[in-house]
Amino acid sequence: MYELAGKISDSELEVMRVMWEAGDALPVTEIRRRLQPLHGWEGTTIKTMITRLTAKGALLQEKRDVFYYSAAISEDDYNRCATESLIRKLYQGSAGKLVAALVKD
Amino acid sequence: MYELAGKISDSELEVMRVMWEAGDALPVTEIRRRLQPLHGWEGTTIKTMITRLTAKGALLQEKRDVFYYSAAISEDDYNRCATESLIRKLYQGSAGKLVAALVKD
DNA sequence: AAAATGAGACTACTGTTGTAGTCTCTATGC
DNA sequence: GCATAGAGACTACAACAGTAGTCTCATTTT
Repeated sequence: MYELAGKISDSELEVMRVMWEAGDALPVTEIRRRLQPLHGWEGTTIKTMITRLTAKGALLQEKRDVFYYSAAISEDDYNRCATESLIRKLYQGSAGKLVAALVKD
Repeated sequence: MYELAGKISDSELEVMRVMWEAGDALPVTEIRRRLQPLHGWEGTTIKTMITRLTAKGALLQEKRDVFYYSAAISEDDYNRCATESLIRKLYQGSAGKLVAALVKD
């Protein structure tokens, strides 16, 4: 399991998505380059989210020539936790109920 | 489907839960009575959440002797939407992937 | 009728999220 | 060596969320 200081917000999740796809540590410049076409965010906005994610323990910062960042939690772990949290909140903790609700489509 | 102005927050959801359980219009007093043992919130806090939920269109206000409130959206609809939103965000919109992830437990 | 109680409207304040600007320092092109 | 650009830190600010207090009016109780 993972332990985060606070939740990952929707926009922050977009950053995580890039990191997970990369699978590897990236410098801010590279994160920007990958994220900007997708959302049109300013570089500083992206930097803010990186900083917040690092503070929350979702990204690891590593000093090389410049700072490199990498995901501190795996996509699967994150998805698992988020899904369990939804199941707890909406389906009384029963995955079966979730599936039953899905089937009713 | 339902159309809300903004999302229902976690605490607001607790109020909705009470409303769904009631299945019926309730006055603020009664909502308080049912909610306070569960969370220890002040009456004014609960009133604030009722006001916000009404503003968002999640509750309907109805003037009788005092105001009565009832859920404007059904629990099932809400759950469906929240679940779909999670599937979109985490599983590329594929319910199958969600189920696959659940099975891996 | 005066006092207390409860409903409802407003107001308040802190933290988080979304979004982005500025300042500073260092490396780099000429 | 000086100008410029990019990296990183710090700052900003509105909207929303979490939590709750005050003020006012009507009703109930004695």
